[in-house]
Amino acid sequence: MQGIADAANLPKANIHYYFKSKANLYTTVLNNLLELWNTQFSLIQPDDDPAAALDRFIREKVQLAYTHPRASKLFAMEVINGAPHLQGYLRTDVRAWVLDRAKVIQAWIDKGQMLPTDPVQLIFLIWSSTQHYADFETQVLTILDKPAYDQKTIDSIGDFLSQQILRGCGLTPPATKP
Amino acid sequence: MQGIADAANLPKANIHYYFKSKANLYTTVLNNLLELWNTQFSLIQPDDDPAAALDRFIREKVQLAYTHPRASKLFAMEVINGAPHLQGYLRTDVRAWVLDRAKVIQAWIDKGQMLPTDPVQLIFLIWSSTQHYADFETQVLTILDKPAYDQKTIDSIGDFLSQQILRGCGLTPPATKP
DNA sequence: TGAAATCCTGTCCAATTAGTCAATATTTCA
DNA sequence: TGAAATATTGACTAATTGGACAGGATTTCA
Repeated sequence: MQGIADAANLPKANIHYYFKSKANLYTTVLNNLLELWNTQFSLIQPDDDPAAALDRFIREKVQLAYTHPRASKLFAMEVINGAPHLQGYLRTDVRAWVLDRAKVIQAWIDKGQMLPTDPVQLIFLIWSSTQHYADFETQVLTILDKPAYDQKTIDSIGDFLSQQILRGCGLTPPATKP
Repeated sequence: MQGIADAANLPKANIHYYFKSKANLYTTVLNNLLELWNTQFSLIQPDDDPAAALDRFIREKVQLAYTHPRASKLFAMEVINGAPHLQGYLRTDVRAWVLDRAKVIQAWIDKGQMLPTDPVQLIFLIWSSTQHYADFETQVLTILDKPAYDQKTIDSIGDFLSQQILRGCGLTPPATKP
């Protein structure tokens, strides 16, 4: 709390005045993060073109890992520790979101627009592979021997993941701009 | 420390006798974990069949996520927090390991055995997608509405990831046993 | 066997830390 | 304007926690 107060250039007692407890401050931050999460997900509709929709989704998530690495890391820490503050959110909101998107993907499969595969697992694959670049930033940068991400690197990560995952679904990535 | 002592059914002072400090205990656990990590990776050789080798690698990692979820989570926490105790390990051992495997994959590509793709990113993809099932266990189980993983689920995750990733590399997964 | 080395543990301690509170300052609005 | 409501903060407190240490138990080995 003292550290947070210092970073905010406020006396510690002031932080306690606005956020009753440390736990309360934590859950407030967590909820702000979920709001960001929810508003950033673009919609995936049954009549979208699968390749374009998945490509967009993947690139959005990679971009989010680039612009909000700390939000991603905080979320990861919470889930790794058993998501004690997110039980309800996961069981209701997230679950509904996933099952809903899964239905859309299943519809694409049924229409023969992509190869049959487990839609829920596909969402997990997109989540994991994109968030990895935020959460394991340190490891990735160390192995790539770079001091930090830049937009060019992020774009090429988007290219890679989109190509790899779409191809895995039997789709051809939309033409990339030169 | 008291909690650890209780869990070990030992007086706290005894823990301090063997591990000078909490930090020392932590790094000891971390090193044990790295040893496990290092011995579990099976080799990938240039004259292996790419499909078989990648399939084996993916399934090994998924199995490891199943058998050692806490090790995976601890490692994840450490990296998310900037890997303060693993700087050297990442910069030397892990980096060398990755660049070495990447060379093997590149050799496969050069021989036309798989589609051209960034080998380092491919390793990241395999790491992230497999570890996800350990680190984000809570989220995955909640969404799948399961109380815990079982070997059948793990096998089908292996099937999914292997199929998806190999197809993404232009490879056909080895025949699965019925 | 006996003494040196190693191991074990109850008790205490200093530092850290979340949280309280009373006194003071500032804002609101009838 | 003035008093009620709200905001600010320095000083204090209780609890937790990593760690020190002395004295005793056990093992080792010449």
